[in-house]
Amino acid sequence: MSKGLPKRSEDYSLWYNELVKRADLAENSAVRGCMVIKPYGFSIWEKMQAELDRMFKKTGHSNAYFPLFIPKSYLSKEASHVEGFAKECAVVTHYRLKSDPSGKGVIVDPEAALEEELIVRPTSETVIWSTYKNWIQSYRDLPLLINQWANVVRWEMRTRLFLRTAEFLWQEGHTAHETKKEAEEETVRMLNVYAEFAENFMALPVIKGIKSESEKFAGAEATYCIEGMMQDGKALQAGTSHFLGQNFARAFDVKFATREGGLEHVWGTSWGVSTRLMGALIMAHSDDQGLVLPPKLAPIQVVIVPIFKRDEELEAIRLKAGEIMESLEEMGISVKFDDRDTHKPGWKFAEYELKGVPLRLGIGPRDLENQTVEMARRDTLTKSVVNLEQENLPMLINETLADIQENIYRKAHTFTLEKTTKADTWEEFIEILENKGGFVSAHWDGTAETEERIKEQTKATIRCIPLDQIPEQGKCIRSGKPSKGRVLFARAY
RNA sequence: CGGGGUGUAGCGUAGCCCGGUCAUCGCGCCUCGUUUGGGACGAGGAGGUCGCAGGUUCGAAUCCUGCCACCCCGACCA
Repeated sequence: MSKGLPKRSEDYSLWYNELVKRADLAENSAVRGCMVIKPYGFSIWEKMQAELDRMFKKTGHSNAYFPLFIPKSYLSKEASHVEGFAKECAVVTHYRLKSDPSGKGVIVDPEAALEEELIVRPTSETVIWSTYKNWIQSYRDLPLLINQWANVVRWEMRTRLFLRTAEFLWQEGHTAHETKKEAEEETVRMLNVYAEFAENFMALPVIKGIKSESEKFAGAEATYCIEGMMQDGKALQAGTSHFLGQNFARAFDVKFATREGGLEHVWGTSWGVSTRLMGALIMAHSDDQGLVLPPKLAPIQVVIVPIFKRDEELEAIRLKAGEIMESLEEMGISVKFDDRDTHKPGWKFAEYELKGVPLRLGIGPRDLENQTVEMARRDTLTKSVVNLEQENLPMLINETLADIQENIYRKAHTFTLEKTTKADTWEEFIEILENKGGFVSAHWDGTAETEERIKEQTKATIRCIPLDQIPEQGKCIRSGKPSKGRVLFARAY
């Protein structure tokens, strides 16, 4: 195995794949299109889950769990929903195997065909709404605010670690409301939760916006999204929040008795983020040395590497490290002391850089003598010597972690701004996509035909109509027809 | 699902055209010694159904057929 990672600038895909594997995050499994998330990668996902879950609870949501299997008939109840998902569903047709009569192995027992096939959920709207029918009778049962952490399966043709796997982990919120206004507010509220999580925890600046008709969720009236910019100039949809109108309520006959004594369909929303966020996290910040994790999501925030020759030296360092660890843990900072004698310090330095540990402390005999530690930052790859008599180390570390969090956000933010370009002519538009990449802010006539044509010719799609779009008279980049504001185009994952 | 490519030890690979001491090399792993403030060095060693299943042949990693998996490019998508 070669020591260094492939260069990010040379082959972005190769760099990404190698980084994911070498940083111990995940690997391809033997099962088609599925991945194995390794303990270190999963611990990052768990931190994300914990923060998101806290935010969901704070906004009044409760967790529940619905079945993995969806009877085929459920899926066909909402017309545009079926159409959107039918092409990528795994289907359970039998319930039994038997030994192959011709020799070794097993075969599917042809006599065990299911009367009604079961779909492995690609998303849970249909099972959930068929359940909501029983849960909702009156306005007193509303709003119903439920979230589920689950796995879903979408039989993708082409897969990519974290970004597009046949099975992925996610969270899906499904809410029901009395009024259209309430449901719309919920949709925007959860979009804001996602944006806040992306920016404050993942240090990923995102653009909030609305999807065009052709990009919106199958079965939704409107799809809101957050879009992030990756370091190769491609956009990544990091989360979506859908206003479902009364579509699913109608399809599953979910009605409630109103305050006025009438009977009406409820208004719905659904929203989700997935393990794709891991991909976003990796691609947004990492460099040629490996992963760069925002301190708020790093499973190990500080690692202490002892530098020693003899056992007595290690013992002396262990005492000093113990003091430091204790004071850091009191502040809620997670620390690892790597006292393995099976690897040399230089090896460990490289290893923790690869894994994105935000701060590294080096302690050796020289430090014990001078009352110092060496502190190295992952984001800037800079080292400094801290004098323990002059500085309050735990405070300094706390501040530095906060500074790293801020710094990588700022870096990503500056990058996103640099990668956002206005285009006013078709030539300009193409030139930007070809040479610079990133978001292209341009006028669009609002039609699906033009959108499709642009996609065919440039591979760029409308990422979103930004929520903070400035009204501006202009001409569509492609058709020349009038437009009232710019939308964001990009090539995307 | 279409086009292209790959599959040889834990990882990365040579060999395949032209069948016969070809199972190569590097990293990793194990042992011993010297080392340890940025991925150490030397010596020795272990490890392989050559993706799977058939076929051709005296003989197959090598040729043929089928299957499977992975990668890249499309179409699809969070």
